[in-house]
Amino acid sequence: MLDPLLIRKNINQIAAGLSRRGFELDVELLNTLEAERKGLQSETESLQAERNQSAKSIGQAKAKGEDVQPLLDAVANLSDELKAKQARLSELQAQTNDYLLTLPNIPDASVPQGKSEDDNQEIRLWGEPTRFEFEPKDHVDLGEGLSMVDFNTAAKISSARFVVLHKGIARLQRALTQYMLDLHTQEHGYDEVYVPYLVNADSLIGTGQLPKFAEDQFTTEADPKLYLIPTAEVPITNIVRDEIIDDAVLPLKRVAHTPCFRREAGSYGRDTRGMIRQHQFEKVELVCVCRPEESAEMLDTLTGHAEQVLKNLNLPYRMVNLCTGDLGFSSTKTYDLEVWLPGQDTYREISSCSLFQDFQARRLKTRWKNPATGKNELLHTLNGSGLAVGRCLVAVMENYQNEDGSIRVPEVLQPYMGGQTLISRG
RNA sequence: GGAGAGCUGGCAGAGUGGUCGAAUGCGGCGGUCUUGAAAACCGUUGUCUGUAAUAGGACCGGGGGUUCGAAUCCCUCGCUCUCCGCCA
Repeated sequence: MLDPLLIRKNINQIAAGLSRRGFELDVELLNTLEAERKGLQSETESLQAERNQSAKSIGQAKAKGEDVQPLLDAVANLSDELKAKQARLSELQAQTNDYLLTLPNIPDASVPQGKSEDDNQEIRLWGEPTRFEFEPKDHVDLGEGLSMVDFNTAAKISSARFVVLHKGIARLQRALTQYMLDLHTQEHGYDEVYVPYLVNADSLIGTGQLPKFAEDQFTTEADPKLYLIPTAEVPITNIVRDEIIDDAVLPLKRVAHTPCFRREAGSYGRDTRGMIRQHQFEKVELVCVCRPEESAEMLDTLTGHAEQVLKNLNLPYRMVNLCTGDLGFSSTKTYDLEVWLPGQDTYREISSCSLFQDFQARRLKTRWKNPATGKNELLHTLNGSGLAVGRCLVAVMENYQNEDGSIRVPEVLQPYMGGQTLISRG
């Protein structure tokens, strides 16, 4: 959420910031709500003050045994008037808050202006697109050729956009997961957490998926309604909801492996072939909660941690700075890592690393006692995929393929595969 | 699934309709004393909102109600604990 105080005081600046990403702020609506709220709130509060004062007087008079009837008569109408004003005030506040929750974050100054992913800015390339002496296959042909990737059976069990993996490929996915977790916990200083895969609405509001993106979430019929997590970002980040964090433990760096569940409501017909866009996929997620002054540098550091996985797997990738039009709802700045996929002859997103500044923290009420000011202040949050395991599996399959359809096991994964170096048929 | 108990400030724990935002203890912070430390003693110590600064307002698990007045009474939801049953 954007700072309501800043919206009140400097609405034009906010509107200008939002227009960079093509979002039009309803200035008139906010001004109308604010005009009525301001007066009503001070009226309500003085009525409350009056009520408190007279209740006190009645109490004192009663204690002395005096007749309180005149005092009671004097405040006879106060209660009704107060109730009416309170009701209208909370209506206004709810209306304002509902609207504020739908406002996206303002892009950082260093985010390039643009409308779509075509305007994203390439920061760097690592490695060269893998070359083959033969025509490389995509992961679907490779996986089906090995009889280890089965979309039809998944569709029978569940529906489209699910997959069943067997044997070496199933194990390769598990190896990737374990490797990533070990790298981030042992080399990069993250604490491993295990979290719920079903979360409540408050958690999704906290990180920004609700109220605006309800149609993207899988839900349960349970009461209270629970949502399947679209990313581990939700449960990990919500650990610090409604918390005041001790300065000594900052920055908090946490990593979890979870399945992720997405409706993909807006992408019918997109990436229908293969495992690129599934309703259920594995991801290792990095989340950081830090002091405001260290967050900008932390984005580079965290992105570097995700990049390290690709480097160690020797997978060619490029890093892009998302333009204002491609930026996610809660983000001020996002670096995407795109891995080279020979089967598609292109780079595809495999990690998205974002700095939210205080946008999520304000929704979450995540604060720290700043030792410099002695005050409770909002922290900054970041997260990044480290990496999307399902897509990483695709990348390994396609980049490590042999002409006969077998797949070499990347060196760093071999210990996680019991020393196996090749995945082949039979 | 059945029966019961509870949810109060960083923690423990009082408070059952009227100067209660809340006793007391512990912890934290500051000070006195001390060569230093401990002990002891003194002071201080929740969050949010609001103001130029005062003032004012809200918060005792969440929401609603009764009342001039609610931490305290009623309803409802959530959570924790104990016992019984069931399942693993």
